[in-house]
Amino acid sequence: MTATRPGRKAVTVTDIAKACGVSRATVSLVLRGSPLVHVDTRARVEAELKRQRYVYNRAAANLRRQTSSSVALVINDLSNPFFAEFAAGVDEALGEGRYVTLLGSTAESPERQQAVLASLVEHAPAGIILSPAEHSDGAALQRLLGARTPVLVFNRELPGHDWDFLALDNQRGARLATEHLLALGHSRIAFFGGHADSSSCRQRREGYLEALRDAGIEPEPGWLVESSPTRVDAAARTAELFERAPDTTAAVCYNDNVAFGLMLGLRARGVRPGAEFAVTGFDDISEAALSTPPLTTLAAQPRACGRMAAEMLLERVRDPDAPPRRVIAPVRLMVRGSCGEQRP
Amino acid sequence: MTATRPGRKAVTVTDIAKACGVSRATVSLVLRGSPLVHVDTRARVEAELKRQRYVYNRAAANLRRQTSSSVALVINDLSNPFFAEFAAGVDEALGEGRYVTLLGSTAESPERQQAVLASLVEHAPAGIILSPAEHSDGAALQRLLGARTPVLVFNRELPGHDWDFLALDNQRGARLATEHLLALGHSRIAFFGGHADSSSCRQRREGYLEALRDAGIEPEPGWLVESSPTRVDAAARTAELFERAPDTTAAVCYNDNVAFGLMLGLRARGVRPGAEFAVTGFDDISEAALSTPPLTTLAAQPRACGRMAAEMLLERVRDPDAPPRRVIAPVRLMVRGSCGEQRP
DNA sequence: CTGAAAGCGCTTACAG
DNA sequence: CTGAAAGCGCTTACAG
Repeated sequence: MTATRPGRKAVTVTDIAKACGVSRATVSLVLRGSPLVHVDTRARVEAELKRQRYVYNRAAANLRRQTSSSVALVINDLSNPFFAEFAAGVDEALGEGRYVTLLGSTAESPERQQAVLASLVEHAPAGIILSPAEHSDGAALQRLLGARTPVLVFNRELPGHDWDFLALDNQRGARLATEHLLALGHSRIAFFGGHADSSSCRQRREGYLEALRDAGIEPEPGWLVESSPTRVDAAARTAELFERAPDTTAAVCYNDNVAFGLMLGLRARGVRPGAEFAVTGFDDISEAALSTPPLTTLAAQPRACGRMAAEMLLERVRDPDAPPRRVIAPVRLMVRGSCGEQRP
Repeated sequence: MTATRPGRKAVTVTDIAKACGVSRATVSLVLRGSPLVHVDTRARVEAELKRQRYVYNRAAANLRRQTSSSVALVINDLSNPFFAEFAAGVDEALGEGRYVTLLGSTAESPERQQAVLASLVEHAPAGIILSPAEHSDGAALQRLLGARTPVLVFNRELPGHDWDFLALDNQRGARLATEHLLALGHSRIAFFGGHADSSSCRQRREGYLEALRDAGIEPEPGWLVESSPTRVDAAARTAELFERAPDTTAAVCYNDNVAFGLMLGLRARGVRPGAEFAVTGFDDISEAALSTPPLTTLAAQPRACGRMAAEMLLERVRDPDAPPRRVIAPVRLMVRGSCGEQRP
């Protein structure tokens, strides 16, 4: 342990009690707002608390009461604005519930995730909100967290757990994007980017395929191109798309980063995104509205998701035995310039 | 308090001691890795710890040892990628030091900031890293935090405190940007955006003025235009710039968001940013490299700043009586297309 | 309405 | 090398 001494000796209930000539119990009752204590006594104690700048030691109180006033928030990628907004929403809602947020970030590493969680669990959080790293080991997490603490899983499905789960409506989102392209007259539409083994990519592909089938279009294998969910890799895979499916006129992209990468790749080949090739994204990151052309995408409202996650977790904390919940957060199609005009 | 019961009764040192037929003291010594305990005893105890899935209760240990293993991180705007990256860096470095991060976000509200800090302080963090909200009340913070806890202030100067301070080299950054524009042949250069009463804006203006003076250019009052540090307001202020200083050919912007706002404003007037009017930013947010034209700006390396902040704070925790430190983090000019070619 | 006593889960001198 | 005892700062029955 590298822990260290906090500031000079803190004022405790004992100090206050002594100064007021009452017992520590009475001070405690004042602190907790009990109606039992006489108004005069209360006033005296409160004045003394203020005078001595007493700071409540919540850790001690939690120990004695066998309670917790913290929630752990473990985020796979805090540098992604989507998750940063999510974290802001979680913290906001937890704060309103008088809980404090214990932050952990894993940088998409399952090993770090185990280490971070092992450390956070020692601080006895009332619950854990987990946005899992890619390729998380569900069984290892189960073993580590056991039934010890309520857990809410966000965004990425974890196999075989019975924890609460909150995710975006990936399927419907991709379906909306695809239908938009179909309505504009496109018929040869690729699904570009993402790792096919991730649950969110699978679901988005599902929505895309659904829309195509409903339109009576049989998707060709060449229309499905994988990439890492980054700009750089997406740009590099543009060549693969045009080799395998040279006649596509539009792409539903796994997310906004991928869409921007594809747009870079298109330009590099002399193809103007929007005008000559239609592109949609997913997430509505802040660049989306600003880029040229602005990106048609799906708005996920990450802050609202964060608030929702916090609320779901706190409900679970209050009622540990309720059946597990699965909530799908709605997404909204933001129509912008990256899909160009109606096709002839 | 809305705190709640954690999971079913936890395994404690007493349980382990009983099961092994040793005292709680011995178990504690094993937990803390003391060399005093016999290897056989240690092995037995460790096996039992594993078997019963013992989880260390760090709050109890901290209480007894009068230590803390947490650091509070209070961020003015977590939805800004710059601060999100900063937070990720802080958390990363704190984790390596075996500390846990208590997160608080204030959404730029000084009132929320007071409330958030009041709550975090009750969890007895070893120290506080504070990226202050705009218009923070330094005296109120001083009163709240007192000399109780080590504090490191990031990014925005707070008047009259003696806390450690870490900030970007705003002055040098703006100077570099201005010198770049001068070298390209511009001589009528505005400083656009930001609130003149914020310390970072003041410092950036200072660097800008310095560069102009060194070049023998007397800045005109009309070259200094204020705005909120947002795209929307910056776009709206473009008109003001052209009214007050119609003949400027370039602008050093307060930050990237402002620069993007100005670029929008320019386009709305039919002026092509980059080609017809040169623009620089500050922060190097991820859009900067991607926009058309890509934005010349100053890279601040927020993650590295976060790590630095964590390290400075932990040093302060170790040595509370060392003199206050002021550290200025270097910035790097990223030359991109938004300044166009050399002027004739 | 107030106080004395016990206890949350841990650690640390101090004996032996 | 191990155990008995005290104590960190709080709260909570239980008497009075």
